[in-house]
Amino acid sequence: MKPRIPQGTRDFTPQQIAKRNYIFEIIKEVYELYGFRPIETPTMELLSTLTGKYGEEGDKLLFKILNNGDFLKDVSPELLAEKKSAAIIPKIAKRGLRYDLTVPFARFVVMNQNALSFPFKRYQIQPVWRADRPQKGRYREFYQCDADVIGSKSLLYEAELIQIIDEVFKRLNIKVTIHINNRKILAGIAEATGIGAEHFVDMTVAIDKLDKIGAEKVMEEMVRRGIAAPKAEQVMGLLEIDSIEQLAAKMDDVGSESGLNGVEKLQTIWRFLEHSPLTNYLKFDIALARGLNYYTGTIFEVTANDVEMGSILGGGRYDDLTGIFGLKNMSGVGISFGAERIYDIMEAGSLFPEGIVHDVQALIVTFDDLALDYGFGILTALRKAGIAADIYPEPVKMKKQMKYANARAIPFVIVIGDNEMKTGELVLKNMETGVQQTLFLEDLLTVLSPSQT
RNA sequence: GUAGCUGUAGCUCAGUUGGUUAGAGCACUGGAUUGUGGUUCCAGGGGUCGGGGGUUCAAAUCCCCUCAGUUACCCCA
Repeated sequence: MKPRIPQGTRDFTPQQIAKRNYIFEIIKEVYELYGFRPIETPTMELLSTLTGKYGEEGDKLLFKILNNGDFLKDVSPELLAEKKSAAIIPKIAKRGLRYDLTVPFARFVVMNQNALSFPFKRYQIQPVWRADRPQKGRYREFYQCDADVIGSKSLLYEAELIQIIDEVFKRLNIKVTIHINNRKILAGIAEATGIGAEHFVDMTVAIDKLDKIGAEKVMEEMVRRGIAAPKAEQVMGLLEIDSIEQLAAKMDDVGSESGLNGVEKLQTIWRFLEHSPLTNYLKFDIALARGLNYYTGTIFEVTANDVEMGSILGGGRYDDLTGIFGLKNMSGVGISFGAERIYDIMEAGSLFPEGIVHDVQALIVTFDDLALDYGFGILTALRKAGIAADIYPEPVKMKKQMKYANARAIPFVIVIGDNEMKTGELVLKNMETGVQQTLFLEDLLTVLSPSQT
């Protein structure tokens, strides 16, 4: 049979894992520096935990897990005959794969509330699954790197998260722009232009596309979604505002309470950051809307400056995420790094540093069976001394053994044959320079010991 | 769900208006070279041309169906 993997999934080679771990390690280090602690949640959740949390579209993108055993026993013949899949699903699947890390986190907080102290800061780096149609930079299985604080309304945490974003991209050597807005400002725009609550989502969905499709198309989309043309035009006018001061004046003019509230919140964040300069550019972006999910306050997004690649981080504040699980008044704010896209950017810009792919320090190559026995003893000595090493398992042609060392990018080869066994002096070859030296085992251990290199 | 593009050796891909036995590079195996790789040279193995049907004297090539991958839309990391 032809080997295949499911659509939208990928294998990872050791080299790719090394690079991916490099990104994860930097994110983890910075998260921990800022007091976030790791948690993990199960790969599968009860379907009832997941459904209805991501909108109608989201439900379709959930991977469901077929029940074990006689999964059809609770399905009535009538239901089967009607072929109504949506009605049958809950009867044959009670579990599903996690779709993101935020909803499982909300469930986690509610279930473990007695064991946690609030504000609770957690980070979580795990894969999620979506039954979306894959395309460039989008997969059915991918990692999210989330950090959230739950149980505080303080805007200090927004400031902290911005510092985290800045620090991570500084360490990764990627130049980015951090876009920030507040949904209350968008509500203010709706208020100012008389767009009612029923069209608020239509407005945000449309203006979120401003940088992608341009002003004209955004205007068209709003009208297509049922917003009166003059109102849509007014919205477009407001979107040209690019300073907070200007916006404050405008919101004051129209007397929009929520607009002013949003402005105030942004100003507070800026005040926190006043004396802590950022490396990257923090940009107020009035057109940033981030779709229509659970965000209610601050919203973030990050784009790379030098590469065309969509957003590489998203985040924001949600006032009531745990409410659906029975825990009220828990405001939270969080971010999520898009690890795969960051990987692609770093690959495209050759931003991964040298030497992050770790293999063994030395490979022992041998000329005959006697040397192989002898070499296995040397190998054990190397490993006891803490030196990562391997031996070629058969005394085949030198060329083949050398090629193997090359292919694995092993820096040193230890050659063992009759001469070496007679004298006890081993040949150590530097595979980069080609230089060889003969050394007794003790000296060899010193030269190769990790503290020396 | 809708549309475009692509399926040829293990991998990346050539293959002319349909025409004899379908090719290259890389990888692999053996040899030149009985103690030395990353840079040589020679030879070799490997193919249901995604699958099925049709047109034709003749199909990798043209037509239909189907499967898979991929890109875009919707949505999203």
